[in-house]
Amino acid sequence: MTRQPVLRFTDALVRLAHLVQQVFAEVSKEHDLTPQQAQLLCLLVDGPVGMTDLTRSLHLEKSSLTGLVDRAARRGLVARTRDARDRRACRIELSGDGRRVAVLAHEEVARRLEALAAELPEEHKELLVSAVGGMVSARGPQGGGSGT
Amino acid sequence: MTRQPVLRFTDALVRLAHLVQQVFAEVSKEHDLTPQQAQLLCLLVDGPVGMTDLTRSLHLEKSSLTGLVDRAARRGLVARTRDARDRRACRIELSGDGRRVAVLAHEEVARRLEALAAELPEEHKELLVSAVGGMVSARGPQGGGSGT
DNA sequence: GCAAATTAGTTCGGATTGCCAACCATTGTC
DNA sequence: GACAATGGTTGGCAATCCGAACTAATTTGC
Repeated sequence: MTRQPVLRFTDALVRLAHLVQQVFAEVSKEHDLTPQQAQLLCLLVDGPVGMTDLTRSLHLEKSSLTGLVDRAARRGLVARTRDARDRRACRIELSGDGRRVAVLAHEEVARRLEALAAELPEEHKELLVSAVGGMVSARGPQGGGSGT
Repeated sequence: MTRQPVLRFTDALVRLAHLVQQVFAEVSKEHDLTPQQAQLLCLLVDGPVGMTDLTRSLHLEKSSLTGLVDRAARRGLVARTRDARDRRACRIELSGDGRRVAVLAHEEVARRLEALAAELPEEHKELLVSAVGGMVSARGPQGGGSGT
């Protein structure tokens, strides 16, 4: 029976997850996006992506993604383009508006998280980054991009 | 413009949040709970809590919480008890079933997160815990319990 | 003491999210 | 050229969330 620290390791992870999620939700809301829409936009900043790839990155069923894309498209954030090589497939790409808001939101999330970690010495941050890298890869590469 | 590491600090945080969230969702599902219900149950393990306190912990509007508690109660996980001192208020408490599944789910989440972090040396984990502690408190104490 | 403001929860309507099963169209296989 | 596999959409359903309006009990102000 070892004496536990104030917060157990796993509880700290969960807390951190909540914190990040909350920041993300706030920023999304301020940009008039739902968190899911914001996440979708962030996955598209490096160029158009097909629906099937997106379902893997977002861990959604195809039908769920159809709806998400529909609503994002209705708001003019995103557009469907037919894939020339495979006429079943389509590629989702950002509109000008979509790109603008995606970049802004991403930057704002980064800004706020950095602010929360302002007290943290640089070495600790880097250590945390490498630790996360290990944990994420321990689960298999999940999908592309920054994920923000 | 400093050269950034492979993964920026904030991106690592976001990735980690996704990872934790996913583990949490999986475990919830395996126990036939929605993530929200699981989170609710975890907030109740230390004893009954009033609706208003819960809205603060969960960052939900009162009306949203009413629905969440309704559905949890319908499934027999939770019960409303009238507060003796304030007859407007009620306190939400776990049923036997609810407590059982809450504990199981919490343990399972902890187990899987520990497994993902198995490679991590103990000092790094502790450092991460203290770092999280700092970030969380930088935002003000959010709510009680382990949060799992 | 009692009207007015506050606080605790609920109800209602609406948008979003997510799943599953069934479906259409295109592509690939034999 | 039939048949399976792949890429997406549609429809139905439950859960989640919000905001506004509401009821009931408590507290405040005078």
